Amino acid sequence: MATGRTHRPATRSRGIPEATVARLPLYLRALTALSERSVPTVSSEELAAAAGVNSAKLRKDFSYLGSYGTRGVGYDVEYLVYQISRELGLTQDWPVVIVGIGNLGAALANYGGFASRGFRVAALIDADPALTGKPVAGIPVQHADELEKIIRDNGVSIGVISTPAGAAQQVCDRLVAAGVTSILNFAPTVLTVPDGVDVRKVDLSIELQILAFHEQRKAGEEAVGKGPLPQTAAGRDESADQGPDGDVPAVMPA
Amino acid sequence: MATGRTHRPATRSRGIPEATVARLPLYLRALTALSERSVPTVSSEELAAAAGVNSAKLRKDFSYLGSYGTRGVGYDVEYLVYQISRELGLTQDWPVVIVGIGNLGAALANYGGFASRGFRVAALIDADPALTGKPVAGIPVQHADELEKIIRDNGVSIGVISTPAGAAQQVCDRLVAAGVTSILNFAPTVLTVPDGVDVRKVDLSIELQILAFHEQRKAGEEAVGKGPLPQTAAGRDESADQGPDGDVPAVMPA
DNA sequence: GGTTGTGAAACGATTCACAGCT
DNA sequence: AGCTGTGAATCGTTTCACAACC
Repeated sequence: MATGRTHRPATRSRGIPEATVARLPLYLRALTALSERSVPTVSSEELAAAAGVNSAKLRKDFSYLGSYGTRGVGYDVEYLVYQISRELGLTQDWPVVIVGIGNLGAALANYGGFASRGFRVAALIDADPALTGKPVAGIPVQHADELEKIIRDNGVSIGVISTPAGAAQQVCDRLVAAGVTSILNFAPTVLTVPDGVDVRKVDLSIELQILAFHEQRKAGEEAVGKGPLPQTAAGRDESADQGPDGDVPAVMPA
Repeated sequence: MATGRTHRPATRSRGIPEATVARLPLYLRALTALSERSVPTVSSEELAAAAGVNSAKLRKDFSYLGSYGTRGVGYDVEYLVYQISRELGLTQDWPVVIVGIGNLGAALANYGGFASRGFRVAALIDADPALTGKPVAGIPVQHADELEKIIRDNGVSIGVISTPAGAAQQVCDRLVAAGVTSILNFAPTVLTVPDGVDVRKVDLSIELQILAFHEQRKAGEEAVGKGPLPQTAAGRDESADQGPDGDVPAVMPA
């Protein structure tokens, strides 16, 4: 292979590691809380504790964004909030559609965190005619037939799929064909999408299974005889196995 | 992770990498689908495609479990389903409680995938007296005052928190004090737990923010045309940027 | 022939540790 | 004196590529 994987711009660092990107929302949340308490500056140590990571990692993460701190002092809270928001693209408005208004879809529509941070629920879509026109979270559900029109009229580029697994790929295809390029998938299915479309998935039962694995191991260790508990000093440890990413279920629309 | 130093039994490799553990549920789901279609064997290539990962990774993952395949043939579907289930601890029954029966909690209670795979919703708990006794998904909601008793009476070791952020840490503390050692947290808050307790978190708005980051970047590249690669037709490589991990096929309970 | 299982190489992320600035 | 920013070391994960085996 002469060409190889062309991906490094080589010039300047627009290359923020994926692991860092995934933590930026965490920092943003901690910073927003500080901002609301009118805290003016914060050290990497304090902010890291609030976000549940360690301080070296946080400083490294921020170093990819630029030099936004002051040595000997810390970071300006407001300024950092702005910089991270901008980096994440949250200074603009993102209209999203939710397809599949069952239990989960309704829960998502009602979820405050959605609206709070640059995201706006532009439409709720379901295939069940009985739901059409019914307001959920104050937004009337529209019929799936309108999907393409809704996407285009609202300039939607992010779609949330909370349909049953069986419908997910089909819905996904239609979203993509209509112009959606980012999908958050709650249906327990592998979605196949064209190049250039991002999919993130959230699956409740996978998270539970991962927990069960560790739980089982704990039980095993305990039984096999080393101390009932590995004997730990600290009551609170920073790295208490926060999960990487999330998960949630899919629910029947009926 | 959470557990203390004690981790290498020194004997044999009970050290399955965390990344592998996180993928086992994906394989399991793909295998279950194959099993339902009565497919007897499957190659790493086919199974990897169904699970949305690449085959080398899948083989490496399986190699940590042991040698369960047959060279030149592939893997026996039923046998693998059993082995992975066992490894994940799904051959036993895991009673779970859901605390916080709002929109999301109700959606979780109704989620079929919960019951389908070794997990049993032992109780629904909420602090609102108006909900007490009201059935959700056929299970009557119990009042938060009963939490400790419920945990102990049912031998619950896994708890799901779907309360508002403000209540999450307090609920978490009570769950842990009552004996819960694995927590799935849907509240947008960092939970602090003692050593030996696993927490996995699921945060819908974080997922959206990560999508927004990539979305913004796409828009930027498109508009500015700051082409790091003036040529090169395709934008992305092989993987269409799935989420934290691959994706999965459907099991769909009843 | 086909496919697994696995060392070794490549890659990416985390942690260390300290120079450099306030 | 205190804290950031970052090279360098370390650790974990993915990918390669092929020997072992059916």
